[in-house]
Amino acid sequence: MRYPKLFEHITALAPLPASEWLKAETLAREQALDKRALFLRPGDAADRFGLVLQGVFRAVRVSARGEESIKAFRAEGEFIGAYAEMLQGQPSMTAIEALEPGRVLAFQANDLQSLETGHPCWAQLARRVAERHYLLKERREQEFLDLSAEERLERFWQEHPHLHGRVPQRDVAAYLGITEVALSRIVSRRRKRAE
Amino acid sequence: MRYPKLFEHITALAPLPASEWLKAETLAREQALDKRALFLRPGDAADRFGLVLQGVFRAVRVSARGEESIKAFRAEGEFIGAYAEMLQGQPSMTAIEALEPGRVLAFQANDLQSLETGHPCWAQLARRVAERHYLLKERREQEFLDLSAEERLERFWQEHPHLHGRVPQRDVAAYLGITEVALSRIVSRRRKRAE
DNA sequence: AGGCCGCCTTAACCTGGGTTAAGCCCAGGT
DNA sequence: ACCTGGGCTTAACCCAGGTTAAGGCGGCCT
Repeated sequence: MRYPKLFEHITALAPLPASEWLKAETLAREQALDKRALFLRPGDAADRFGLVLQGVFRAVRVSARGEESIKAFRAEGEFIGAYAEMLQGQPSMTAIEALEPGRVLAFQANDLQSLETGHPCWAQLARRVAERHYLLKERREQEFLDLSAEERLERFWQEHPHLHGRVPQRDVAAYLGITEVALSRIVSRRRKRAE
Repeated sequence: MRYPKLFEHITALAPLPASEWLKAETLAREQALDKRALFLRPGDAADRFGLVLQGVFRAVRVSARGEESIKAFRAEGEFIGAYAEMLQGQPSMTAIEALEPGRVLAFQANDLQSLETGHPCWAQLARRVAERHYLLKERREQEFLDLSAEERLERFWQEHPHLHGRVPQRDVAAYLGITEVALSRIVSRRRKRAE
């Protein structure tokens, strides 16, 4: 087994025989990415995804008017890919970009088809992955409905302490749905209040 | 088969043998709800869900400070239930309320366990349901990130034309994440511009 | 009919975040 | 050591939306 740590991450989601994981490893390909390099670019077919071995990535949606907003940050052990577009068989409208030099274990979505027909554990995993993605988005929805930008910021750091120092402030702003100017204001407001 | 129309709705999500659907029907119980009646109330165990036969429902989250925000509207053929809490085995933090007199086909989540072990189509359906819920929330996230309240309103009516005249304006506001006062302003602004 | 209630509107005022633009700080490159 | 550029901060001004409060308009009940 070449990636025991990832195997642990995965089995925490759904039980998976080691033998099946070994099969998956043979389908995967390790990929190194420089800082700022794109794992996926908008327009690409959304037929591949990766598991982060090393580094932090951001999923960016570039809107029609050219503004970018950030859908998620992903670090070690997490999935990267244009999940929504993959489910719908559409080309990616999302860029996945490395914020630091990183390494990814990359899969071709089609290759997993064969695993899935071979053993039911993969369907189970796919379900868990969908459910987990849902829960994350649900939480985010609630934050937008009930919280101010300042409260969202506070909660962001509570929930993503491991990102501290690894993501630029402007990206945090784009994740919260505000501008970097507004975020800077909020931060200095909090600094003053803390004295 | 007592509910052929629901069967169609469901098979559009994932193929399902009619024989399996018949088994499910025996587990279900029809329930009538008056206007304003709650299918689920906060604090209830989130172990039941329903399929809407008739009526429009709203899923309401009541925050700690007593403000209510609306997570979704659900009409004929759609699922109602505290899906997130069910996945996590938590009590419901959501109320599901009838906006009109309605009828629901209600299931006990545990009862489906037996169906699931009997035929793989149910696991497949569960996966599709999770994926669909995810896609809905993803779309909503994007709207909060990229659109103004006015644009969100416009898109709301594009995507939910069947709700026209069936949901009070204050609830639309709570769905969009603004107050009813702000929504009223937006509507009258648009009215003026349209002349 | 009269009165009440639920829902929507309007207005006045306040605040948080957007926009634009200038400046600062620091790391990297030459 | 100097420049450069990227990322952050600050300030001034504007506008969307929140808050509070006062009606308005049906529909429904007795």
